Amino acid sequence: MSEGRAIPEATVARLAVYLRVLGSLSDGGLSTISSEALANAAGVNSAKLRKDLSYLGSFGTRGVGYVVEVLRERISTCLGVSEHRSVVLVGVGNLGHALAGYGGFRSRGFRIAGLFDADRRRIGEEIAGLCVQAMAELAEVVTQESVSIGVIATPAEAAQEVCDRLVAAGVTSILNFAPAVLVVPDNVDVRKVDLAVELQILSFHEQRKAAGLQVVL
Amino acid sequence: MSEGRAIPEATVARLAVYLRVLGSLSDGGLSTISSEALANAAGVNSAKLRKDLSYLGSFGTRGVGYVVEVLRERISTCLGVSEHRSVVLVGVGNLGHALAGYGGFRSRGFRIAGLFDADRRRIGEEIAGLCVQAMAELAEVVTQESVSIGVIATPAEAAQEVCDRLVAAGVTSILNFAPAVLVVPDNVDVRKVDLAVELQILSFHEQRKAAGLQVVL
DNA sequence: AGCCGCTTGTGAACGTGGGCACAAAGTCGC
DNA sequence: GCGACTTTGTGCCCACGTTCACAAGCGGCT
Repeated sequence: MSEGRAIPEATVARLAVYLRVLGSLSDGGLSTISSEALANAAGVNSAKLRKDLSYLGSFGTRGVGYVVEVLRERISTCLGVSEHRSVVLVGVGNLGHALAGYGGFRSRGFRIAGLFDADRRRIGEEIAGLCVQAMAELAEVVTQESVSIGVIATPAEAAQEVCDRLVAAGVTSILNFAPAVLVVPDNVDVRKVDLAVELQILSFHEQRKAAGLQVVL
Repeated sequence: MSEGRAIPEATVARLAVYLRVLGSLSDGGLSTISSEALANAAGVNSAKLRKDLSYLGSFGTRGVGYVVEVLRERISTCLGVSEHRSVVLVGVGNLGHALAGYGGFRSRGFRIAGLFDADRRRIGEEIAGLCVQAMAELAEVVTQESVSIGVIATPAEAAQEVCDRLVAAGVTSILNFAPAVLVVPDNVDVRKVDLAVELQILSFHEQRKAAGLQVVL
């Protein structure tokens, strides 16, 4: 399978994980790694890992493994984070604050190009070296800094409106932390992270475990 | 399909979303809803929604739809959040702070039973009405308050150790925000949320969109 | 009471993703 | 230079999840 092949969504998510794991490994000075070793470190099956990598072309060496640096570069390029990508963050409440200060974005290929909030009292506040700006400035920043990704960390009520403004400004990918369903044009991608949903899924499994025990007792 | 049937993971995730949507709808005074309407509000296909609900039994009325209150109760029970479930949160840094203050947990069926941090300087700090406690107290709180879910919001380096302590204390489900792969016994469930991975997935799609345009130009 | 229209519940087809197992291909030692 | 060993790349199969399409069932209207 060569470059042009469609890459499954599930594979993309794992590629990002491999990249992260490779980051810690290459700090350890390891120059080459086998699919087995990397798969263990990433918590997946080694066959799955090889199949995932095969979507990027075949550049491993049989009998040896993959050259860590080559692998990192290949995955970075594929994910489009070989150079820093700019994002804007809207909503600097509780969660937005934390996201703005999260070092992992920078180290994993992203640069926060602007912070925005609808609350006038928050404008001008400095967080992690950036000033919170008014929503009116959004479009300009997006254009100027060629931002393609927007992060929404507002309350649910505001999410759709913020989303519309991001899209209007030219953003084509959105990461939504607000517990709301967003409606967007076809060419815009949305990923949602709902913290309570994650907990509820765990809660479901707890429920099942408990039910299983009932039978035993 | 009656109660006892195994429910697919994907369905569970959506049930949580349906529950959230129903929350806003029932505030609107609507007493009954069709699969079509709910599916639209939740952003899914109506056939999928009906199949999802069918795992919980069949309690819709043909020609009418589902009674909102019955639906909410059914889903709540299935997810194990019909009464509040206790969680502990470890790591009150940037992100942990935000999580501790997030109102969505309480309103969606969870109660934070304790905040913990390894940093001695943080102990005693009050966040959202709770005092940050030392890790030494973890086991006692987990037992006393019958906590089954632990949330890890520590740096990656500390995650595995914290995880081990949670498991040792009796926690059987873990929500991990640290960018690290956790190793746990078989009976423990782990869900991970990696913010940078989410962005990288979006970045990948941006990359593809850009590549597509190249061809056109 | 009977018919009509609406909505549920589900069987069956389809597509995607995961896992196994093995052939191909390379390295290392002698 | 050759053989044994290691590891990749992938064809095949299976299971899971999604979608379609429709029969069955219920309420309301006449």
